[in-house]
Amino acid sequence: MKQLPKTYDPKQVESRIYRYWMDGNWFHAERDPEKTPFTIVIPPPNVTGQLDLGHAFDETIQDVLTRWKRMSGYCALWLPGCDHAGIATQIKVEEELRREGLTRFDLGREKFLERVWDWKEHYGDRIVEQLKTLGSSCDWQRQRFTMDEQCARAVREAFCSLYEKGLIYRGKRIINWCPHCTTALSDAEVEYVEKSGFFWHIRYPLADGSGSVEVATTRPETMLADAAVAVNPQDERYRHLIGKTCILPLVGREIPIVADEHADMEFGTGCVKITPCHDPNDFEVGQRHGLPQYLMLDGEGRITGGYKWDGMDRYEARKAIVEELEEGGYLASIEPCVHNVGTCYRCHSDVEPLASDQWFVKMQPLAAEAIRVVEEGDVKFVPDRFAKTYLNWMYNCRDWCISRQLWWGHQIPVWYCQDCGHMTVSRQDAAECEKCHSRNIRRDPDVLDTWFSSALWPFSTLGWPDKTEDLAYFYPTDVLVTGYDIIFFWVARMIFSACEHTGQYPFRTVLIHGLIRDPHGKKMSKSAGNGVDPMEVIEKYGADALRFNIITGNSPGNDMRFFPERCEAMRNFANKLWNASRFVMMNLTVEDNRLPETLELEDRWILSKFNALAREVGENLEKYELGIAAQKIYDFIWDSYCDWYIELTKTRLNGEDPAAREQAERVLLYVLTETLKLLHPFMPFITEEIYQALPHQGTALMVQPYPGWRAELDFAQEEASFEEVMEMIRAIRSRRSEMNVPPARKTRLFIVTDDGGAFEAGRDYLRRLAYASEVTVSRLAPDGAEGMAGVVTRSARCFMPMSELVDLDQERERLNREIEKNRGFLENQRRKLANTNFVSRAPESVVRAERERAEKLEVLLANLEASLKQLG
RNA sequence: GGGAGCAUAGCUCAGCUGGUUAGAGCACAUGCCUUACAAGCAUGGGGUCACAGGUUCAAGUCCUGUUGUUCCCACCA
Repeated sequence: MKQLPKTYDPKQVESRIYRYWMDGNWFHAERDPEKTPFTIVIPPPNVTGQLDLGHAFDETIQDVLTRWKRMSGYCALWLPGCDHAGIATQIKVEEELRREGLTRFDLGREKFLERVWDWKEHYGDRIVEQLKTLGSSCDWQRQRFTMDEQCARAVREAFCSLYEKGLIYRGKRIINWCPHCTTALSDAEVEYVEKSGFFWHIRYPLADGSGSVEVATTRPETMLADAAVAVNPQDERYRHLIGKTCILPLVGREIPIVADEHADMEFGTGCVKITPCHDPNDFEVGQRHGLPQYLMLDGEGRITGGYKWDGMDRYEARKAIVEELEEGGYLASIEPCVHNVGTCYRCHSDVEPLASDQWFVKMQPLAAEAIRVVEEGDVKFVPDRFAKTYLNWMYNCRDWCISRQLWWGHQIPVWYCQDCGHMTVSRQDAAECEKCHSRNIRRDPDVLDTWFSSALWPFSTLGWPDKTEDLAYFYPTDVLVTGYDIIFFWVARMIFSACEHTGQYPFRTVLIHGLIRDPHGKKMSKSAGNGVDPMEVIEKYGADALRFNIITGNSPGNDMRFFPERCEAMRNFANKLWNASRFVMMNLTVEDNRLPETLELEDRWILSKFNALAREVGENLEKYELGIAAQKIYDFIWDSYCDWYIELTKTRLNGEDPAAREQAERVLLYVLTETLKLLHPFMPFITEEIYQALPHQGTALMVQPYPGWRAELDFAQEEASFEEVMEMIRAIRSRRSEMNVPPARKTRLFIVTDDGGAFEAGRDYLRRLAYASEVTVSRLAPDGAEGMAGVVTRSARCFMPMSELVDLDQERERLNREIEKNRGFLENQRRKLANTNFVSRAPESVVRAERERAEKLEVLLANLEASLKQLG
């Protein structure tokens, strides 16, 4: 018989996992309804060289689902990484270049991309290794990164087809510009941060010399690009100014005063400077009034446009301009204020809204279908409150800016003719202008937003735009798992892209989880240095412990704080399971795990408990309540199996009767094996290791069917009557503890009950677990009971002859307290049952349960009173 | 300004569609090295389930409001 090593060493256990894999390979999805009717979409790791806990969370949840489905006779399809590795890598490479005193322009497009690619490959391998360590059973051999041909074709197809339908356009709009990344950003990529700043109130003199208007701004440098001043048409104060002009200080430009609803009469002075190129609202105002557009910032946030501050950084220029305004007497006042500043979600520099020629996706037509599939329930969010978040965004989203002035990414498939100006949008690389056939064409240098290609993921990875067998079989997919922080970035975009390109929703269920935070509840971030590397945790406690920690103790969609101590508790649990398994193996003589022909009461009890567990765990998993399922398995293993059942079997295992011994072994082995199956998705390493050491059928635990409820294991009656014995054992232990009786001191037990069956059967266990030397079960109290220590449960009384330890007065007092307490309960119970409303309106099962409870209480009270009477 | 989450034991959190006397881990107290496990066993202390109303036979759970707190979206000249 195989044995496990004496001590549980996660490192050793977890290094062995690959041995058990089917065919020694990572799992490959097959097109076979028996094996793969379930498809999970998983996000690729955002490659930055190390896996963080956020990914550990993602990965673990996905892996639990996959393993569970696979064990249920299903398989899961993993759609591994296609695309997302590039962005973080590009930033790394740019930083590296900067340290060398270079920019990407010095390197040139080709060389730069090569360098990014090298980094990315390097990261990719590391991530794969790290995920394996965590236990992810994903098929990483199918890994494809961004630039692979399939993905590029899909992106081009999507772009061109949207363009042909008029859903993509190029135009000048206000976009968010990151001067650090020197690129446009989409609205979703801007994070607003509260910063303290100032309102600068500036006076613009009227051109006719009749006074001035006062405007306020938080960005005074943008005055260089002012094209007008607006007042509200309803505003009596300024009605006389409409149509006049004023002189822009420092610049000397004469600008009109226009009437526009945008000016809020209640806010500030009621006059607002209009800077069409640097503010979205002002842009609209500019359009309405046909104002000229002046641009005063270049791509790196420096002043431009022929001013004396040209080339100066935006913040230095702000200082200089304010100073000069003050000197010129134009500065009316400075008022401190707190305002939201948009920052780049990657580099956290302040973004500048500015007018720029970019490519946009027209959102309104796309959103309509994306709203429908969620509202009509084709796509479900779990928990469903996130559907609201999603819908709210969908209803209000503006056109999506998809062009980026970066080099890493899918280059936009558009060629501009230098001769006739025509735009050629093409699936193939264009050699000439499609209109005038000039070969003097230039490709748009910009690339697409990474999320544009990510949005195609559920189908592009299956071969779209080709009509592949994979696509026909696996699409639409079943579940997408991700954190709530990328609902807008990714989930929303996958949904509308899927609807548009494939005419179908991309997945049926979106399982949203929370974020892992540090012990103080702060978001983990690399810059704050409070991030936790899962590899360190795994090193210390093991991947199983980390997985179990992450999966339990929080509810779906809620954030969780990460405490290493909790990992320790989970490691202890693994250790407990390890030792219990060792115990079983040490005692094992049988070679197969069939159940015995006959069963003892406690066997039926544990089998019945296990059966209920299997049913509940299945139900919880179906509802994606992974934490609850895991918690139930934990409780069953620790409490029911280890603390009770194993202790109970020791009598038979150490006894003389070989038949009884084998019987106990078989039940121990059966329940252990089945429980390992239930636990496997949550703790894949240790369960597989133990399973391999036990007598078993088939290759690996991970491909065994997942247990469910079975009628032949349902022993509700026996379960309940054994619980009575357990109750008695607990009561006796408690009583002994109160009286400070050391375990070594055994006593006789006299059990007094009308229903002796369970206690007769449990005699040996009372002896073992309740420290009894001898157990007598009868209907009548023993002689001399009045001097014994007594214990009362709902089904029986028990007397222990330890008169020297019993203080009769204390005993009486204790019994009186008990009686009083239980009378209270009974009265409550009776009141409830006397209430005709309750009896008539509550469901029958509830009423029956309450009746039974009342009956039990009555018996208990009778027992207590009998004991009290006996004391005299 | 709009929306959402959270508020339960000293700490961190469970508690699914309302139905026993509200649970776990950690921490705390007491007693045990009982040959699977001291990373353990047994026993125990500890909670007006934020507050105020309401619905119901029945509320930690559902509804309304209040307070505190966190987050998302929008606006902010």
